[in-house]
Amino acid sequence: MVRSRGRPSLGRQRIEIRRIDNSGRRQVTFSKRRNGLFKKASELSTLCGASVAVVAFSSAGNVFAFGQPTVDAVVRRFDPLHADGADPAPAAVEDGGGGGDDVVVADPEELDALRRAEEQTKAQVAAEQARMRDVGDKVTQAMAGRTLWWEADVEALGEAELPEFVRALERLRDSVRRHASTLASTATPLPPPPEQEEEVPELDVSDYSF
Amino acid sequence: MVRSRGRPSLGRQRIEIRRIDNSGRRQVTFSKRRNGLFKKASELSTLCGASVAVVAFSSAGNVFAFGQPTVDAVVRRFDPLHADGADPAPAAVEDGGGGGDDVVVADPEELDALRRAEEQTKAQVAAEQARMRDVGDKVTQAMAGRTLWWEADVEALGEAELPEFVRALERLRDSVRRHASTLASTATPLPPPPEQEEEVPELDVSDYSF
DNA sequence: AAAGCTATTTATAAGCA
DNA sequence: TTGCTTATAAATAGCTT
Repeated sequence: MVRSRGRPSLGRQRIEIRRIDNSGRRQVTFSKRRNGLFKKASELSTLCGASVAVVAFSSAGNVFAFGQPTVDAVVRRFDPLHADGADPAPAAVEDGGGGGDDVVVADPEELDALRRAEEQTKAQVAAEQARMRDVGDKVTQAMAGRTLWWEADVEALGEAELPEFVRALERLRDSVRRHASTLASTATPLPPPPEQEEEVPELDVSDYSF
Repeated sequence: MVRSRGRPSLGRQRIEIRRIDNSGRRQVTFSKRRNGLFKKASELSTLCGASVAVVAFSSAGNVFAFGQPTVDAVVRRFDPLHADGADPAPAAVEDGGGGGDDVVVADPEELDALRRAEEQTKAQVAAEQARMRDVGDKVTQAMAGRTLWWEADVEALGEAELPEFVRALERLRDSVRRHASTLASTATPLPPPPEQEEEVPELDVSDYSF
């Protein structure tokens, strides 16, 4: 086609961060962005000397992964004590298995991992472990009753300005997701570990039920 | 103070993808790019309905992670060995060379950092417990006495923990309240939520793919 | 370390080969 | 689904507060 002297292309267009309906476009986007994500991960590890692992499942179920030095190495260090197989916490995990819009429910899995970590540390920090379990239960219960903690009040508010409300919440969700994962990197007046005077480490705090 | 008429900034400068020597600058870059990486991961999962997990260790040994729905869930699916069952079925795995850029081998400093990270895992767990307890208490308290969830959470968590969250929510609240008085007469028939006996207009959040 | 700013470099949404 | 191309949206390096 002869592009009638106008711009050969409109160029990149802005898109909203919500599930892409068109299957084909979604697939293409997945492919492109997946590569972009891996590239970013690679650059991060190179620039900052960091170990990075990225694992992504397409909605079709295919896995793609990037790891520096390897996915396994990084993952093992992330969760060194995931050996025993006793899971009393049934997590309502919804993955990208073709399902459309889905609300991600709280992940007891994360708390569970933390609990197992406790187990490992018990010998050395018995007192801490006990306190932790107590708090852990509280948090779990608090989340239990409300899969979507905002839902109740949202209903009470009515639907008049739903669109605007929801739109803002969507933006919020993404933001909070990321922020929750990073949250703990701030201050912690905690008796320092053996030998390290850096900032405090962080684990996964994403159990804010998203 | 007076920026001598020239450009206030040179703007973004091109950099080579190689380890940043300056420690401080490396730290800043790690922080910025880590956030960028998590955002990309979040967008990928949202746009394409994919499950994504990202784990990154800074050269200092601190760990950061993002997961949708959960790091554990994704990792477990990636490597069923630690779970149970049979085949891993790795469809397409790229280690250390995803973006088609550089395949970098870990440098001694990084390896050392990783080793220390592993060594101090237990100590880090202890610190994590403390942090969790702190946050957990705040959340629990916040939800206890409040009627309006956003006020409670905003108040309890504070801007120190979720600055963006707070800002967005306040804006949201004002908007909703402003319209609240207008929607009193506009209601719609509704299918009741799981465990609630109200007669307030329904809020079908799922329509907005939450 | 955390937030803004600015000027550029990158990443990409659309199309098409 | 893998690759180009174009024009534009995003990310971010270097500074400042």
